[in-house]
Amino acid sequence: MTSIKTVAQQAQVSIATVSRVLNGTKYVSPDVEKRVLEAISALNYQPNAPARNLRRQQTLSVGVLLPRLNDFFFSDLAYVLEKTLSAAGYNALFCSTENEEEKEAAIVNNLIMHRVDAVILVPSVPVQKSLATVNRLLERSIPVVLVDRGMPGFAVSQVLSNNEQGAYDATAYLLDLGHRYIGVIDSGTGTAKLAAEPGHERMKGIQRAMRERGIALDNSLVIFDQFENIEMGYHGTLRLLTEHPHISAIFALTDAIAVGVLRAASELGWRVPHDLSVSGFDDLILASHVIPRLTTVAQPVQALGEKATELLLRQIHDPETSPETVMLDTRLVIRESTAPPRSP
Amino acid sequence: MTSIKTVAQQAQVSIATVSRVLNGTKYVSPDVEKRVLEAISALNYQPNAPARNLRRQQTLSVGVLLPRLNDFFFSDLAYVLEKTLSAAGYNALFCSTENEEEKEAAIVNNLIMHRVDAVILVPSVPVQKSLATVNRLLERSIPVVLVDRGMPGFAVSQVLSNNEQGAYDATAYLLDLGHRYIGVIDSGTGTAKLAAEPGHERMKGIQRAMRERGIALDNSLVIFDQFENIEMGYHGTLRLLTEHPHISAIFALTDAIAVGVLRAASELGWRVPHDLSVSGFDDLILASHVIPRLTTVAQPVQALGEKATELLLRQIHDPETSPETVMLDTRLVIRESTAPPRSP
DNA sequence: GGCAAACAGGAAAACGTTTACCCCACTGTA
DNA sequence: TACAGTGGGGTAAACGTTTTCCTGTTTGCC
Repeated sequence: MTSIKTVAQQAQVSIATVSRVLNGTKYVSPDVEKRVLEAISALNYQPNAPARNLRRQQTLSVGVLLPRLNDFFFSDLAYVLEKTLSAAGYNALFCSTENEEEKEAAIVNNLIMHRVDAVILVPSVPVQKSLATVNRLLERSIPVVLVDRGMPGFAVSQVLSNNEQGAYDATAYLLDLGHRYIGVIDSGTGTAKLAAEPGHERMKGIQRAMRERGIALDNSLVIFDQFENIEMGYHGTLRLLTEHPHISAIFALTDAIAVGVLRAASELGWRVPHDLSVSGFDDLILASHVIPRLTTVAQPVQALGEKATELLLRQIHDPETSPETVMLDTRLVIRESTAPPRSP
Repeated sequence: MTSIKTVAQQAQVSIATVSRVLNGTKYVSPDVEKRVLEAISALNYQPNAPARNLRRQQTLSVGVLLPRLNDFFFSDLAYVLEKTLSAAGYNALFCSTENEEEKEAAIVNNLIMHRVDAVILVPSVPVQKSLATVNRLLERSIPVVLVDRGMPGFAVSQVLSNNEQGAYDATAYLLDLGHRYIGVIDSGTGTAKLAAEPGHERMKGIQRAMRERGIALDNSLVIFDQFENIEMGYHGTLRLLTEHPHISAIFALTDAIAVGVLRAASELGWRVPHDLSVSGFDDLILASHVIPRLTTVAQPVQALGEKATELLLRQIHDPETSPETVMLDTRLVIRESTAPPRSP
């Protein structure tokens, strides 16, 4: 493949000069520059990134670790991250961690070998699983930004949605509609929850809303399962509605889960919102297109991505910057899947 | 950052030896190997991929260009490609082309600079837009595999679903149920279609099914729009059902579109499948969870990804291999969204 | 015991850049 | 006219590997 040397010969200059016009590093006279540019396009020359990265000791690329590339929410996140990162001149290297410790570790090893300039990580749940990973990066002083799932008190930049408040809002809304028996289908994996994990924070918000209104949360109405996403909502709802027929509302901690809820309700002959109110979380595009349109808590995905990139750049440019945790507001979006309970 | 040189010093050997134990390139005696391994783990050494790639003249990474990372179908494809490629020892570099010529070209330039070993491309539509791109790669003898959207007669490997047959099956099924007025909502961008583009192939399948049964396709029942996905299905259906109330079935050329169809039908008070049959295409997980469960044509996403990787590897290992086009079978999945028309 | 062959490991070149350093030929000033 | 300063461009080192070639030691065989 044609290298900078070929270009230099063709343009009758030294390779240093070629490099200079390539990078605008130093003034070169117009005629020489012209010769070089002509040679470049004549030879169809493309610089060799590995060589450049080796010499520059930077790759202009950042690793992005998500639980799954085809998850509704995370693929949206991936999309905006790709946009914001590339706008900043960085390449995004997307990887699926599958929420598995070992896979995450392996990927991070790989990213370290590739000398990424930074890493954006959605930690695995529970977040301790990702602690070692994050430390490996930090001890090599590779900037890290956590997204969506946080590690409270840990010296690393984090950008999170205000899951507690979001869940509070949705719960308060349901309660104020008159619902007293609210089923909850959890997005977690069923393991012990920690602070700053969305599942845990959302549960906290739910509890706060109920406590404030003097209502006790019936733990038997809180469900999680081994299923994934939609399936979890589906099976969870089948269980909830048959075992607790007095339930009048279900809070699905994810829109994907809510899709499963709607389906199960329909199969059991419960009409939404007439017999059962349903709220989701995330506000995927899908949420406003299911039947009925889903009441949900909107996450600021775009802002999440922008903020993450911003913190990342700051850390890259000034390694001394102290880590920062930013929390972004959610927004309750009321649509058609919620209504007052039938028999108050 | 600690390099191979440091390891060599620490282990009291030459860097060549370190390299050898790293790559298992040549026998090294057990005690020396032990010293090296100890030094490696003591120093927490990770090889420098840019340097390695520069020297080896290969990067073990392949570019994967998809229209959008957060599209339902393409994110599924991305997911399986990541799996199959990484199983083969390759890194996947995912990029969104946005179905735009210029963006695609820019991305490919970038991938060339990074010296990817190969490229998997879902061409933009219409596929001529991607011709230059593909040629740029081929003239640098970078293996290319086209997925989902083909370029018939072009000397490049391609792996496609049998869209024509799939659409034929679904249409035949609808016709045999007794439907005569079938609306079609196209997945294309509204531009002129070409052979091997899914939109075009599916239309051909529809036409064949109707022709075989002596029925003429009413072109005014075929719709495409500027909207994206779900929105297109939604707006398209609103138009179709109000302008052509005698329609008894809609074939959405994508499951995402079908979601929009269901929503529009519901808003207009058409019950599915009682008043309107709906078929999708793709068989996303979502398809079996919307209400009613969607009749659709299953695409072999998994096989698509596996086959693409297979062809890719073959080309990488033997550059002389002649390109190959493989077409994978689809499968009609009958669920609840289709039924005989009300008044035959 | 001597010699060829095999064997383990080292020295150094090469991959394609960027950049520090150097040099030559001007220009402008005293 | 001489000389310092500057501007344009070249030389070569360095980035961290892999790999070819070479060397010195050991082995095996007669």
